[in-house]
Amino acid sequence: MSESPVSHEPPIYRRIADGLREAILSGELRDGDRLPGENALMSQHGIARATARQALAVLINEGLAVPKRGSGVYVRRFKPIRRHGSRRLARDQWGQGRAIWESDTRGRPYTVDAVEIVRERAGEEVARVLDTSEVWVRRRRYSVDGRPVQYATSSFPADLVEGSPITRPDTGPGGVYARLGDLGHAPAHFTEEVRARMPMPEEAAALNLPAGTPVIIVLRTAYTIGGKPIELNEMVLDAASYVLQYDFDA
Amino acid sequence: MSESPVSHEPPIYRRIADGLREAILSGELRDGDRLPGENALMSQHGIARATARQALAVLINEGLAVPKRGSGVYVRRFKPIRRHGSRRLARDQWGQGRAIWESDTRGRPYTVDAVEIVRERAGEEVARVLDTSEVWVRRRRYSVDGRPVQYATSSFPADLVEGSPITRPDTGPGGVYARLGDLGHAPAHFTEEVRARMPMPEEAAALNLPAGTPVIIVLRTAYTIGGKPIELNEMVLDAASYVLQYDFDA
DNA sequence: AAGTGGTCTAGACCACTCA
DNA sequence: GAGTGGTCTAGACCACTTA
Repeated sequence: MSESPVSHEPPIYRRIADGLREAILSGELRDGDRLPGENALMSQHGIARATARQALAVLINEGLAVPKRGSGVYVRRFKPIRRHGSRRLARDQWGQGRAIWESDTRGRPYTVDAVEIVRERAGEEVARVLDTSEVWVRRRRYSVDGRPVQYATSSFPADLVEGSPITRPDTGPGGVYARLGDLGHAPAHFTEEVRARMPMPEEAAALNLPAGTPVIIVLRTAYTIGGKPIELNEMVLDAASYVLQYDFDA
Repeated sequence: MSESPVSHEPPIYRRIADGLREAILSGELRDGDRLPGENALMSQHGIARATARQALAVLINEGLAVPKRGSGVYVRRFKPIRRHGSRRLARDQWGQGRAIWESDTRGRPYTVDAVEIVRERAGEEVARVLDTSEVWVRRRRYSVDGRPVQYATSSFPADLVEGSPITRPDTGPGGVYARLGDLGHAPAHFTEEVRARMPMPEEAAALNLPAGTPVIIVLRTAYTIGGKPIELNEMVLDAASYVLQYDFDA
């Protein structure tokens, strides 16, 4: 008697992955707990090594689990930082609103890791948006508790900021936006474009991302009151470390 | 003579994946082009099947390639929809700003796929935010050109909207926000919380997502002028189909 | 030293696509 | 019908972690 071929049962590795995911989402396995390893899955289910690996790979690529060399596969945690886009609108008037996701980083400050400030030829997109061919570029990486969570690249029209503190590591009180103000080009308006995708290998390396972790790309453009774009800031965020918040009125 | 063991060369599958990625990013392989298949990689590099598969899996999990059963592995494309968070601030005064990412969906309208409107007990988070235990829930899925790109779940305090058109499929002109206004609870303020992660299997199925595609989760809360939360809308977006745009003033 | 995940080989059968 | 990707077995050696 052969099995009914009618209903397409999912493959073994899927069923195993589904079971483990269930255990994680139900809380039966909790943050940091160890999942059954390759050897355990092999003997429990009578499957080959590659099949057990495939099951674990599903959870790893979903970002639910993290493999640790020579040790095991563990349940991953989500404790995001809250990043406020347009904060001022929110706080005073709408302070009673309750956030959906807990955030973990109150008080714990950013550390700026690596700073590079150079004058460069603008890339194609940067040149188009800032309407210039030469830019000053400020690159830096941010960490929280020693773990890198974001890196950012700001570009400024070179002729506009030449000789100003913006071309030097220490920009003084108020940062680059205050200095742009000194130069008569105070930012008055911002737009942020947000997307998400899987990281390129260099991004994964720079942010120490395990598999199954997307990056959020935020492209922020600053405009003067006259509508002139004066800064383009590309931020690459570890998606597992961030919740972005935007507030606005109807 | 054994090889120098000093520098950790990346494994074979990584080197192959790196080569293919390079070809994709450089434009040598373009949108929709076919990548060398498993058999081609095996013979070209003298490797086993599993190793060739592993190389292709890297690109697939990075969202750069999509496998097609019985056909091949193809370069993937990125043609996002632009979703405006706080549009009104932007258009009139800052219309001259140029967007970074092209968007593809001008004019092509959303299709609403599946609609479900039910009264339910509120989940834990929803109950906390809306401060109620019973809610009316509106679920729907949006498609563009027949491809699903988003689904959304809106919750309203049940006692507040009971008997109104919000509990029925056709909400009339202006939609649910206009009806909330009729009820004396016009939304005056919004906050959106944005995060990204890999999809759960049901999400991947509902949005028809290939591997390597994150979802963007947008949690939008609407408040009355009095600061009372009156709607909680959870949107799940195909990250490969969207760019979110937010505008705000300094 | 024992156990873990990371890489790799050499096979096999299947369902699917495409000409 | 030939070729493709999807699943699976049964081995192997390695680097790494943990005790």
